[in-house]
Amino acid sequence: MAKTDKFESDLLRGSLDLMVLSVLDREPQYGYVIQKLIREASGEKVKLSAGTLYPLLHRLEAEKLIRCRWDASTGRKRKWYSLTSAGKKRLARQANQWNQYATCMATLMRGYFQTIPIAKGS
Amino acid sequence: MAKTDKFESDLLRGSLDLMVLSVLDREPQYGYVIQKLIREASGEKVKLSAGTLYPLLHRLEAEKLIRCRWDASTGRKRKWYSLTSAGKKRLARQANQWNQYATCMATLMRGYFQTIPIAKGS
DNA sequence: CTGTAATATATCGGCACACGATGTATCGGC
DNA sequence: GCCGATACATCGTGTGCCGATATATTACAG
Repeated sequence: MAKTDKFESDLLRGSLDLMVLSVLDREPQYGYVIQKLIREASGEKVKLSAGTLYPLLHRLEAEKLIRCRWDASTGRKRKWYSLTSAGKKRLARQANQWNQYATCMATLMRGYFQTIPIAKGS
Repeated sequence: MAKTDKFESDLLRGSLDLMVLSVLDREPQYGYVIQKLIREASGEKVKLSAGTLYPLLHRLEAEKLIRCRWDASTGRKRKWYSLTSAGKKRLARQANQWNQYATCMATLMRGYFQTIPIAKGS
């Protein structure tokens, strides 16, 4: 019933990093807002839980792709993350790879699809 | 250089099913050829190992999305898989979902990308 | 006719990661 | 004072891709 199906978790694996890095490429953000931005930008289809988001941020930080700083000057104590230069390089690489993958998938499906109505309801 | 980077495994999670189902939508095939078809169609970028492929086929079979039959009439004993009607439905649904996801990712990245050269080398 | 590579299927353990559950604390509004 | 939203965190579970390993069979070269 027009239920905006959530994507299966496995579909997200390997591309959540990219989403987060993309968001941070704009401007520094903190966790809770990153979560909200991705949720809204995806039309409520990508709802990463706190149990996904924070470990992910910690991972990216451990890899020196992002760095963080506690700051309360916006009214409340929040942990602000920003891209490092290594993070920007990674973002470029990941984005590139994702585009290739998407193309690849499209090719693979175009090659074999005959009867399946693509991008149509249900 | 010009090294056709293999995709990271996590990128494949959740979409390998779809690839296999797409292949089988054309005509019944057996494992070894499915593997080869996907490898070639992806430009050597998706190389699913036997340790990935066969469990995957078994999973799809357990879910009654595909069915198999041993047959040696093509010269050698091979396990031929074909889509069930449930499999066709699933294929349609998965394909649809993947397209949505790809669109979603594109949107997410378009929204935030400013300086990153998309789909350009390294 | 023997050795070796390609074909063909299978299983197992390891590992990474998304997720739900749970916990804690702060803040604004009623 | 209470409650919901904000904000961050960790833990255990489950799933699925992968490398390693195993076992036949077929094809072909020496």
